[in-house]
Amino acid sequence: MRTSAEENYLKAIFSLAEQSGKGASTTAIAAHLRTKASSVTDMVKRLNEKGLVDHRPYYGVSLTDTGTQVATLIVRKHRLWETFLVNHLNYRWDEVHDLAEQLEHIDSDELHDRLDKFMDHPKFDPHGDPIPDREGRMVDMAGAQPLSEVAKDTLVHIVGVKDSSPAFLKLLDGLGLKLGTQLTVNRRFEYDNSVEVSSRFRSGLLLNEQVSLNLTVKAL
Amino acid sequence: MRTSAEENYLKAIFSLAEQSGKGASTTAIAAHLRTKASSVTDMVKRLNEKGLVDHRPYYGVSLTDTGTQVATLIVRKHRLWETFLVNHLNYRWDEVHDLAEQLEHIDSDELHDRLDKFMDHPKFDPHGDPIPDREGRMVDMAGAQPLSEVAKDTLVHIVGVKDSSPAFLKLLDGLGLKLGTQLTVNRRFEYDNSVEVSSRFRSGLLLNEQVSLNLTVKAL
DNA sequence: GATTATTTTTAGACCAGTCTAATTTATGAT
DNA sequence: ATCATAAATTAGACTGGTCTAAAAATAATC
Repeated sequence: MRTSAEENYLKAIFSLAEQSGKGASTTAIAAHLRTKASSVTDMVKRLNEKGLVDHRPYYGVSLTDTGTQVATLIVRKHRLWETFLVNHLNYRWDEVHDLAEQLEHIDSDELHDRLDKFMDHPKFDPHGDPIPDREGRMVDMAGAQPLSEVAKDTLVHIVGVKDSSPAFLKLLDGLGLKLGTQLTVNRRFEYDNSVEVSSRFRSGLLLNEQVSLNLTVKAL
Repeated sequence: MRTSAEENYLKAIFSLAEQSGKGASTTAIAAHLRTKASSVTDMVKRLNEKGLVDHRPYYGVSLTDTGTQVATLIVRKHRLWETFLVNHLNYRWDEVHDLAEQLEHIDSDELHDRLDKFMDHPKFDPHGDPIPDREGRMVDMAGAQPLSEVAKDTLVHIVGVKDSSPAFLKLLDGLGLKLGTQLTVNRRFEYDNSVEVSSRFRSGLLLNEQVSLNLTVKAL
């Protein structure tokens, strides 16, 4: 018997750990969930009693093996729903996150397996994130890197976004950038770490560091 | 801001009122929701404060206009999801109820409008129940009646089930009866109110009163 | 009309989850 | 090593939802 609140904490800890490689601090979790540190302390205690997380105070919270398994399946559900919403209900990629946050808590492995099958086992969601299979396996993203790290004159294509906030996604839409778009880095400016790229449709597009850090690309 | 619990109470009151034509009693609501009368008293008070129900103690609880509107939209969501699960994810009609009970609480009119459109605005769910549109309108079931009331030698077809419990639906499956099946009432036995019917595939099928009361049919 | 049975409500407790405010604990700087 | 700062925890209160047990109100029966 797991509650939505618990699942949201597991997911937060999972994604914070993924980003930092370390355990998630109480404050980081609180910030991520827009809640208060005291609430986090409480919940972490409960999750620990259920064997889902380990906690070393002042060091961090990390998921146990079962915790990781649970979190991965929630991520799977989230990404399956995002894919369904975009591919079948014609939502835009910047509209689906909040809805998927609701749908991911639907308690039925069977349903999500069927949804997966219905969509022909998609490997990536609309933001380029890999969709775990029912055993938690997903394709590894080896070779993917932020655009900010790409050397001059390298041809790459966009495979994902690190930030999938509506604001960022709308910005990309406005620049004509989407998954699959091919880019070449023309110039890199040390001054502010901005890069100038060219696509098939547009050349001399200047992207600031915030954008290039959040665009995941792969060499071609 | 409505909770799932509130929505479940509204739905219960809605369906009890639909069946009985009267207000729903505290005990009836409690039985329907497998909860205790004291909990119902509590919740009814809250729903009343929100303007969703009227309550005359020892007489019954009824939905206000806004309460009816809210309940109808929940029913809409429930039936849309049931239809989706059966028509697109290949669930059987006896498997979808509990899942739809979860999905109906997803808070997004937009999503359900899109789902409705995706399925080409279905008028009935897999159990033959009419699906309300976004304004709460649904096709009226005039002409539909329980099989138990059909006169001898009348040709009818099955348009719905009053009881949509898995057990009943599986029984129908076992008898080869489904929505659309054409039946003729051959004989009616006063002894136990059972009826003998014939379909295209099977003749002399004896149905007891419990079954015939729960099978909704329409003359052809 | 009085008594019994049933229905409904109240009172008080509990759990999950959240908050604020106060306190404790560790870290980093001097 | 001390002290300020930041991080984490505790204490206590609140909300929504539930329960049991007891009391109150109504309905049914004689």
